[in-house]
Amino acid sequence: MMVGKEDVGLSLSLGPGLSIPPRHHFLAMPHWPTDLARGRLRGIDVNRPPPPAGDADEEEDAAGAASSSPNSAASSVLSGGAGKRDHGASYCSDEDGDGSRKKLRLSKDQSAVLEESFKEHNTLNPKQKVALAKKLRLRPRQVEVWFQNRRARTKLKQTEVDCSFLKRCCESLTEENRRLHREVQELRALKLSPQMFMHMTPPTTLTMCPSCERTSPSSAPPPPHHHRRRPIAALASLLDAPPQRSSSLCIIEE
DNA sequence: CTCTTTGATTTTGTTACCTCA
DNA sequence: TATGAGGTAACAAAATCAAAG
Repeated sequence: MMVGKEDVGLSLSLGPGLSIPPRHHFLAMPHWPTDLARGRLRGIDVNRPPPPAGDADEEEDAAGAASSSPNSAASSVLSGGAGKRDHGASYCSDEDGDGSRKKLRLSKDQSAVLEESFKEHNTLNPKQKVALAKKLRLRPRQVEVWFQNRRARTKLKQTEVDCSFLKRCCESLTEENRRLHREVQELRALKLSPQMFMHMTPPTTLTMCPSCERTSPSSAPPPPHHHRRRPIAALASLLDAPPQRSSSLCIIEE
């Protein structure tokens, strides 16, 4: 997945349709089709495979008929094609009874459908889950797991992006800080040097900047926008939060 | 053989609903 | 009847495992 600059806000937005709601969103989310979830799904093993395509009409039931080989129904479906090693949903349950956990590999088509669906909504209600599972001929549980993993990995990726962004910000602020320190030292040196005063024209009046409340000589009239927003303010705006006055460096241009 | 990707499992926390004293 | 406690189920996040490429 590509994560562009515009994706970088701390809002964990991954672009159109890919924003991650904050945790409280999930927590606050009603477990909705309550009747469905509680009533009908209660006690149902969602890991059971969907019923054979024929009578697969109902159910959210996620469940359908049982089978020792949960994935068997899907083996021919959406198999994006043949080719090597069952590149379409290669189901592997341990029907061999060897106890080894073999792993399903979703076909390209299945992945694409799941991705599309994830873009629309990164969580599924039970009905959507079952519908999607039926469409892909997977078990609802598999769809659920796919979404869980997708959410987790999307979040991880976004966290990495946020991290590197903040790191860059930190570096740039450090550099700015160094520069300002140098500037201060230069100004102090200038102030101590007697020649400076000889060439200095005393300010007749002082004007106060309304935003930072610093004074400056009116003899050196500031341009209309004499305040530059320094990185902190820029960072704050990027992070979509108003900068604190105290942290917004307001520098009078020379 | 190592590394990455990714499907699956386990653990933990939260919420809603139900039952019962 | 109202209420609080305890039990249960569903769901999601986080951590982890492990197969496959």
